[in-house]
Amino acid sequence: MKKDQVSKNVVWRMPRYLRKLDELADAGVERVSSTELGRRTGLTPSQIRQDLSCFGEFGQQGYGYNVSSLRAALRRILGMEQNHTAILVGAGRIGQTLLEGFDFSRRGFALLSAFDIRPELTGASVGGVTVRDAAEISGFIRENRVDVAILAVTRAAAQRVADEVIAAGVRAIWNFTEMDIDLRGSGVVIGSVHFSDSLLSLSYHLHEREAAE
Amino acid sequence: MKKDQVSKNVVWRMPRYLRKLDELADAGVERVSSTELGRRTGLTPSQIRQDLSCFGEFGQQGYGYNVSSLRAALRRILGMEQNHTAILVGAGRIGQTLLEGFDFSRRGFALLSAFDIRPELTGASVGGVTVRDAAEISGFIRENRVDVAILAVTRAAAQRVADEVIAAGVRAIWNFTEMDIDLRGSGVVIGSVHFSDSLLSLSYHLHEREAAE
DNA sequence: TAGATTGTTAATCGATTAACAATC
DNA sequence: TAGATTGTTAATCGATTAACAATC
Repeated sequence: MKKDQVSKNVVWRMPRYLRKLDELADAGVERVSSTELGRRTGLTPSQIRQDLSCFGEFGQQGYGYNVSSLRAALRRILGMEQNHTAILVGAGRIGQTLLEGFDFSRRGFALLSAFDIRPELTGASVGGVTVRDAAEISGFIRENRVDVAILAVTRAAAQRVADEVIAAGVRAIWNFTEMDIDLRGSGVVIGSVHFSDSLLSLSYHLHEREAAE
Repeated sequence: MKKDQVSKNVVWRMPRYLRKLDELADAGVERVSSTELGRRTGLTPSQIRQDLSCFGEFGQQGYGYNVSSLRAALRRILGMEQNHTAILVGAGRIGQTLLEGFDFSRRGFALLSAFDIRPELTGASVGGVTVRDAAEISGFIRENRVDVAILAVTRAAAQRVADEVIAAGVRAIWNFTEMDIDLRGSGVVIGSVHFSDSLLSLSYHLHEREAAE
């Protein structure tokens, strides 16, 4: 039975399910049971069935799940068929890595433009995307539908830039700065990639293991 | 009362607490209460006190927490004073971004060396770190104490390289590939940074919001 | 001392797991 | 049909929140 409100944990697991289904599809596998998917993800079959049931009924008793149709369903659920749009703010090291190395279209996103305050970067094309002057950010957002602003600026500029793109009307922020962004109650969606937090969690577990020895 | 086993959620919040304390210390603030820290992190004061109590007693009734001593305690808890060591495997775009842009020493890590299979990259120095031939990985790990192997190779190479560094004796893997690494029951610690999973979660919430309108 | 705030215990809430009827 | 496996309900487990005695 479809759920109205799906928990954060469930949402976090959905991209992982999709990755596994992509792998299965690549390997030419046609059907998969929750038990087999559980084996591959390290989760219990129960949890997988429970998770999927938040969004609808995708399986068949005695058969399991059809790989390609579940895959299609997950892509739909994750909004990958929505032709979302994004701009990148901050064309520094991380920004350029995203422009050149991250396949936005494979995730259903069109990266419309990049912006930077450094004059020497503006006008260039990086990974097929034009870098514009940061002064044009608000105007660009107002003139184009921009769903996501990718924040790859310095810590010092993070909140100011966030305020600007929120005011101009973006619907979400993908945050690569090490700052916690205050959304000012705007209702904008945020997702963060914190390298440092990830390494420090790892460091904790490493230290814990050492202490146990 | 110190806990033996600390939950994943608690561990994930610790780096955030530390970031806030760094900010407070930079701003010259001397003391902070769980209420104030809660306001700044969006968590309940109860949760913060509960989280910290997993590791010991750091506050004082009627006063709160001393910023610099709690900060020092968190750094210790997170293993930042352990002089951990790391190597980078895969000196491509993400790898180079880490070498040039990520301050490992600020997180208590020494980055000893980088490795790549591409001959044109070996011998170079990127961000002050020498890139060696991938054939030398196992030897290097055996001759030096290497706590963490940073995996920044292609999806296709990910599991093979992981197997190699595990066999050679690293204690942890920091995974930047979009693959789930099978640790083969080795007891190695793993932490992952999945750009794609993060964007897809964001995409879900964006789509959900659109559907609600 | 009075006020503030901790650390901890108890209560609540939510998420995971187990069980099983339904059914392909 | 018999076997397999789902979707869902109930039971368990764990995490968050609330309450409060202890105490600075």
